[in-house]
Amino acid sequence: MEFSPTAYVILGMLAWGPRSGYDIKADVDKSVRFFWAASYGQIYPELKRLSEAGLIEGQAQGGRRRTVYRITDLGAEALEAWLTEEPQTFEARDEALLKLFLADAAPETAVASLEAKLRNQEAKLKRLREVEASGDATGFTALVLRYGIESSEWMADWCRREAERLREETA
Amino acid sequence: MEFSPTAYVILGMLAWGPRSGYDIKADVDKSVRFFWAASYGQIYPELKRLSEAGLIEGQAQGGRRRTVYRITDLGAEALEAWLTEEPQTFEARDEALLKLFLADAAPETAVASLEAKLRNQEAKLKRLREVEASGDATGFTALVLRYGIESSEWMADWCRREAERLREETA
DNA sequence: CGATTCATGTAACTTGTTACATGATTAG
DNA sequence: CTAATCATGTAACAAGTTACATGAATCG
Repeated sequence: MEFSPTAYVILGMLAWGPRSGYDIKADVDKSVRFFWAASYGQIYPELKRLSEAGLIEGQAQGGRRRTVYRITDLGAEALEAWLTEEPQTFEARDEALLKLFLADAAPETAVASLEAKLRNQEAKLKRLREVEASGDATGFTALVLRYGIESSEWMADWCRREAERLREETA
Repeated sequence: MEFSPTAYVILGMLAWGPRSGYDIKADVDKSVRFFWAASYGQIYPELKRLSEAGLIEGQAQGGRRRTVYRITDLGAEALEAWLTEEPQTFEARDEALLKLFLADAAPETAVASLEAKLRNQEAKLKRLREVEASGDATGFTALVLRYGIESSEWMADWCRREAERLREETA
């Protein structure tokens, strides 16, 4: 059985400890989502598939109706096997950069695209710094968090620098 | 009529001068593809839609059978209007980073994920430097090319630095 | 008691990739 | 002559988002 990287996001988070689909979505949104987003529309069907394949086990809870999943031995093996495989996907969709790239058709729009990208980087930085301050990230998650913060700082600086330069050139 | 950013990639390239679908695909692959990829399966249908909406015009050529498109006045207007709109999409899918993030389940795989990301950045850098050496990029395309080169250098350095650190820690 | 959050799930849709089919022209 | 490149197109599939439906529990 083949699973998508998104399935391994779920599996990897269940390796940290038992969680519901709802919990996983929340974890995704405050960590991995900047380089691997996932919606409910993916998470719930994927939980079912992983469960059918025996990589995870669900247990219905009392009180508030919810299903808490935990990783099985088979699942832990599958996760480790996947971690040793060569990563394939490296993709980006950056509409601000695209607009800047095509800005020769309307040069006066270039600064605004740079500023939009800057705002985006700053918003991302803000969220990442909150996660850092929370102290939740340890081990490799903390390493990747540092990557997110430092790379965003670099990108924000670049946007600021070039926006400044363009504004001066035009003035 | 609503068009996707991919349609504007096509429109933007036709603003540089007339081209065939095949030409556009080649241009995409050596420029915009690192932050907005497009396949034939998108380009040809999109050319048809743009043509039906009157934003571009196709002209069949003699000799080798091909259709060369050029942007219309309506198309140029649509492109400029789009350039002034706030960019929406900022997404990334980085499987190497994902594996690093989940590496607490198999710490010995972390260095390999970092090295895979490093190889990927270096390959990207190589291609971007070739484009830079070709001198094809001018104006805003050159600015975005510099962004690609400098950000990739930063990321490659980060991977090298952290891979080194991990190797030392383990040793 | 009303708003918010917790919680699960699906259907319709959009986007994009891959693989294939087809065939002409050109370079060696 | 034959391999590569030019060139167009589509069908099947994969992946992912959005919007909606539903309802229980908790907080103020």
